[in-house]
Order: sequence, then structure tokens, then C-alpha cells
Amino acid sequence: MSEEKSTGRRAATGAPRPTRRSFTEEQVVDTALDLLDDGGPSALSIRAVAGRLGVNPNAVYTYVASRADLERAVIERVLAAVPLGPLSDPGVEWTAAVIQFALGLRDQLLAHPAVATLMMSGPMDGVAARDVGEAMFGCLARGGLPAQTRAHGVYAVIVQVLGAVALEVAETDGKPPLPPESERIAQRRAALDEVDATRWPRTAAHLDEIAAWNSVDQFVWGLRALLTGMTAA
Amino acid sequence: MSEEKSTGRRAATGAPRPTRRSFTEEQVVDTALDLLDDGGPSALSIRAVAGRLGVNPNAVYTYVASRADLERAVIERVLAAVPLGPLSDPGVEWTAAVIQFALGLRDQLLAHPAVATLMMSGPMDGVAARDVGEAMFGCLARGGLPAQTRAHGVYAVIVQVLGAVALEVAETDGKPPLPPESERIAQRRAALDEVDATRWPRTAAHLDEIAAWNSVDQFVWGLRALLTGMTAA
DNA sequence: ACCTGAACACCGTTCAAGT
DNA sequence: ACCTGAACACCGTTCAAGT
Repeated sequence: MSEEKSTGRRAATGAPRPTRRSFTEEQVVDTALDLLDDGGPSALSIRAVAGRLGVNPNAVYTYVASRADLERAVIERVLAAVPLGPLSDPGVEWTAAVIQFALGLRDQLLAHPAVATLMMSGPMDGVAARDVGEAMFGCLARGGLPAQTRAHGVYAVIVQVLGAVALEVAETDGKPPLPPESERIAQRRAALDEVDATRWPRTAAHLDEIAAWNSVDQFVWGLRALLTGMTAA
Repeated sequence: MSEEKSTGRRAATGAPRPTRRSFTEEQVVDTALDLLDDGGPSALSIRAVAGRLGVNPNAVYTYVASRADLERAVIERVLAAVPLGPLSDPGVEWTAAVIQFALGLRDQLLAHPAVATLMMSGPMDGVAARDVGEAMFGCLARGGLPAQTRAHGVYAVIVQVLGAVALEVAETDGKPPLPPESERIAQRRAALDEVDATRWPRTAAHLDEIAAWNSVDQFVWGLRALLTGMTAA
């Protein structure tokens, strides 16, 4: 109906021309996250996103380059919501700060369980991941750890935290809200009744503790052990 | 051509009748693992397994209940090949035994990278996983750790080991053999050149160390820190 | 009991065409 | 520039039928 070239601008202008997109990339990513939260890991697809937005499947490719690209964006979105404040708060002792941060990261991932799985299956090199690393480096430096220990320590903590959350989430259907901890432990405990005590006697002697492997207590215990060991080294 | 009921046996006999299966479940699982090794994570499908076996897609359901079931079987198969000997060798100091076992598990998973990812996305409650847990319990008991510490410690080690391997593998294409460590580190180092030193100064100060996060050295360092911290507690 | 053949309801991605 | 429409080459799983 109107003249497309009415502005008469050319490529000489570095600024991108105003577009007439129906959505923003943020909306597309939000939709993807909604799908994951509503239906678990298998609910995310380009076609499902398109369907929820009311467009043809291929229209999604206006906003993301591929399904993998969309997944990266969702991960970034969730990671960016993790509180980093504790790590740079000079009033909090550094190991307490790491634990507080780790609990916040865990909360965020348990709120979007399907994303936790996604995070373990691709490189974490986005802006939000960098921010996390940077804040961790700051915290360990504040703790007085020598440079080498700092670098090893930052990654060891990330491994412990993401590993624990991923294994925790792997036992759920990936749809938030997850059952409360007590319920998930009880379910594990019930399943452990099937363990053959003749074949795995030492395991059978620890059924209650094993059932609680998916607990905050275990999470913090592992992290504390790691932090203690890092400091000793 | 022949009489199907020639034996005349009935359901009263508990033993299953002899079958005329074209394959064994083991062959099907082997085929699945071959597909993963040849083509990475996305290469595994029921239809691809069927294709490689030369049968119709649904014939695969004679041997596995579902795709998820097949994945569980593949994980079990890989996990069963991890050497547990070190953990029960009384001649090896217990922390050295854990590290030796962990390196063996890492080797096995780096040889089948796609399986490492699979392992983080489902519950690990198979026979092979139980055997690993049992051996770990034995090792930590031999180390003289009190019962409570043992239970926490076994899981913390599993988290650290599987978390590290999963993140390591997540940066590859999942097809063995993976490039040698030096090459993978060099590639990470090159990518890190893009890091904005103004925005992430502490990160920028550690580019060489961060590039080496995917190394055996880092792997052992994290594990040692954890073991040290566990002993102190 | 185990296979084939056919079908259902999906995928990600690409291409050509419209506006 | 962004959308529609159509297509290609896939999925997991189910059902009915053959042997």
C-alpha cells in the first residue's frame, strides 16, 4: 500500500533500516522457555514455537538461525537471571558467597528443569556464562586464593554445581514446579527398596542416605568439601 | 514348513519357549552404540538402528520397549566397561584409587562421547550404576571415612566426575576419537581471544588457564580438592 | 513370536513466491 | 524484510496382517 523506499536511504548508512517484524527475538525465546516449562524437554521444537506464535514454522527462522541457536538463547536467558550479587558482596565471607550463589543458580535451574539438561549438552560461552565466570573469579580473588588456584577453583565449582543440578533434574519429568524435596527423596527411597542386598551390601546399608542424594544438604555438603579442599591446596 | 506347536508345551512351564529372534538385544544395543560413535548424538534413532540391521523400524520394538529404553541400555553397556578394580585394590591408597577409577571412567566416556551426554539426561539406576556405587562405597570405607561422610562423599565424587566429563564432551561434536587434549585446549584458547577485556577483566587475565579447563590436570585437580575436603570434614 | 506393510502425527530445514 | 505455502527427508510409535 505504501512506498517501500520512501526514505531513500542506502547501505551507506550503517544503521539498520527500521523493520516490520511481528515479534522480537525476546518473544521467541520466551515462547521457547514457556514450552519447555509447560511440557518438559521434548516440548521444544521450532514448529511448536511457530504454532504458539501463530505463524508458519519457517517464519521462526527470521529470529533464530537454527534450533541449536534457539536453545543457546534460552540457556542464556535463564543463566542471566541468576543472582550474582553475593559473589561481589564484600560483607559476605567468600566461601559463604560461593554457596549462596550456587544455591541461587540451583533455584533458577530447578525452576526451569529442562534448561538444566540443555546446559550440559552444549558449550557455555555466551555473555551470561562469561558474567558468571567473571563474578566467580572476583569472589575467589577476594578470598585470597592464588591465581592458579583461582582458575582451577572457578571451574571445579561450576562443575560441581552444574553436575549436581543436572543429575538432580535428570530424575524428574522436567516440568516445573518439581515436587518438593521431601517427596522426591521419598520416591527415591521407595525405589531403593528393590536393591538386592546380597549383590550390593554396602549400598543396601546406606539406602536412606542414598535416597537423600537429591537434597540441598547433599548439594551444600559437596560444595563445602570442594571449597575446603581448594583452600587447603 | 514345520509344526509350530511340536513341543506341545504350555504356559504352565515357567521357562520361556525357545524363540526365533533374528538378533539378540546385545546386537541391537551394539548397533545403537555404533551409530552414536559414527555420527554423534543425533545419529541414534530407532529407524537408523532398524536400517543398519536391515529390518523395518517397528521390528526394533521386539528388543527394546522404546527409544528411552534403548538409551538406558547403551548407557549401561558403556558404564559396565569401566574398570572398578582400582577401587577394591587394598594395595592402592584410597584417594589414589578414586582418582584412578575416575580417570578410567573419563577414558571410557571420552571414547563414547555421545553417551556421556545421554548419561546426564536420565536416571542412573541400572545394574552397572549400582556396581559403581557399591565399589565406591567399599573404597571410601577402606579409607576409614565415617558412614555419613561415605554416603555424601560417594555422590559428590560421582557429581564431580560426570559433571566434568559432560561439560568436556559438550564442546565436541561427540564423535570419537576426540581431538587430542592439546588441540582442544588450543581451540578453546583461540576462541577466548574474542573475550572483551574491558567487560570481563578478571576473565581476560586468565585466558590460558581457562583454555585448559578441559584438561586431565584440571580434572584431577578438582577431584583431589574434593577428596581433600571430604577427609577434612 | 517375530516379522512386514502401512499409517499417524510429528520433526528441522530449504526453496520459491508473495507483499 | 518478512511472511506464506509447499516440499524434502526425516522422527517414534501403533495397528493389522502375515508366517
